[in-house]
Amino acid sequence: MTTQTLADRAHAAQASAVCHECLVRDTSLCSSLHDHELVALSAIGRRRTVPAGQVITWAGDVVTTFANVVSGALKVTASTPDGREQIVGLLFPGDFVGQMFTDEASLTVTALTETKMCSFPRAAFERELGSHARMERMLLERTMASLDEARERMLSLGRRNAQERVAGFIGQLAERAGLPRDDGGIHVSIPMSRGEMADLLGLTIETVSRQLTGLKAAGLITFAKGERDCLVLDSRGLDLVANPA
Amino acid sequence: MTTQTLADRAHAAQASAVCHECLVRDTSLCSSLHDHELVALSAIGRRRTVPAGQVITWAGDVVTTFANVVSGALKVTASTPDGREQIVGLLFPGDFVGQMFTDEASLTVTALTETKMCSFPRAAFERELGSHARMERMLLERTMASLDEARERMLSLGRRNAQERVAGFIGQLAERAGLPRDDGGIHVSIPMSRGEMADLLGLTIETVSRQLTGLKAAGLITFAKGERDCLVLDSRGLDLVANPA
DNA sequence: CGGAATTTTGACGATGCTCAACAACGGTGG
DNA sequence: CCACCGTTGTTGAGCATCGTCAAAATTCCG
Repeated sequence: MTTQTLADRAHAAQASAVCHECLVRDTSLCSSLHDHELVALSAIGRRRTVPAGQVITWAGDVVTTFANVVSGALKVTASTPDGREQIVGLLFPGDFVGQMFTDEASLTVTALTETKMCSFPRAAFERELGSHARMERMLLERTMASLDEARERMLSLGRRNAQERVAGFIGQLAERAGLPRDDGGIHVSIPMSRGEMADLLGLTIETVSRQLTGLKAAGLITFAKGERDCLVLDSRGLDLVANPA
Repeated sequence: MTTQTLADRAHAAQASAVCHECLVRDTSLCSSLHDHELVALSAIGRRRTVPAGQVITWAGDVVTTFANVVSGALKVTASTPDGREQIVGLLFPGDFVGQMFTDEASLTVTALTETKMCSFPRAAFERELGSHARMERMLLERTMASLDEARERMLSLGRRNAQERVAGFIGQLAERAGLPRDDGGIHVSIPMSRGEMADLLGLTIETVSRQLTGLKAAGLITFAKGERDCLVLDSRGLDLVANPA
């Protein structure tokens, strides 16, 4: 044991106070730890706020940190040598950020909206993970969930047409958004541009736009004008478009 | 400790003997265990041989077992409600089979070739995993590798054309196959039908066939006639087709 | 209000899918 | 050993979907 300076103690106390009121205390990897275990982890974690559009990690960078998303949303993108881009994952509050067993990142991570995250130096995090089996188990669980999600998306990219992809995407956002409003509509906030939707769905901006107006013409959705958000009028109908029997 | 019957002891001895000469003793999850730790795992594992084409697990089944691939190859497929199919993963010797934190499987696993595997009852395997941190760490590593692989494939499905997908696939197989032969060609065995290649690449049988004959016409590959295998003549050129600058 | 950025809409064309015929292969049985 | 037949793979013609290019419309933001 090394001696702990007053500054260290103060830092730890402050950090664990931050953790205690953290928005993702019960959903991130941290939820696998008891309050008293959290002290060590919080001592190595540092809160960061990143503005929309900013890159967190570039493909090709040496992996030096991992993180948990606290609020906001990130995109994970892969690209071809000649610059075509595909979004291969979205990260929301509670999700883990980083390629753990890779020295050089193969993916780029970018903030879609302003995002708060809790980031950890690589070596220190790996040490903590090694000494908290429940946390490691939870990371395994989350990684397998990401894998299932990636596979579901591979099915869409390989076998669904533009209409099904767009309808399915809006439908997923609607599920995440929760319960219907008074008038039966579900208000869905779309945390990305048309270009990013296109990169996610493996389409072009124009095709996404056309499909959205198609869904609107079919009476399944509308747009709160002047905003990026949309209102799902008929979520059952939307699901039928996304998943034809 | 419960008393161990003679039969139990005999089984364990036999099983660990099987493990000792196992083809994937040094590449599967088992490689994280010392010989003496392997006894408990081998006691719950059972060798199975599955003929080509046979389904291991159906989507919708309750998950009751996991497994390691010992030899052969498996495909993992997802499908739409109306029956379109996409291969979302391939499993080779040493790979782990199963959706660990899911009660009901969302994916179907099928043998591409005759396949030997070592399968474990769910509960028993989870118990063993929990008591061997190195094995759990290794499973995490493999799962993250699968995730990276899935993401690479999402890039192809979303953003690469038919020619690039087929050339890339043959190129990958060639890498896996190893070093060039005397005449400079690399003999590549393709462990699947055209239909399965199509399901993997998100194309149709006809498009795959056309692209292959295109690569042959370009002098990049040839076919040992009467066989499914192919000979890569110009792996550099193949890579150039798959990854245009 | 004005200019840049984003989104929508339109016209056109290319890529890859559908449908169909044909060829090659493999196993079976005479 | 070869004829037969089912399966798998190849090739061709036509077409639908989605991408490309271009312009108009809308939104954003100073």
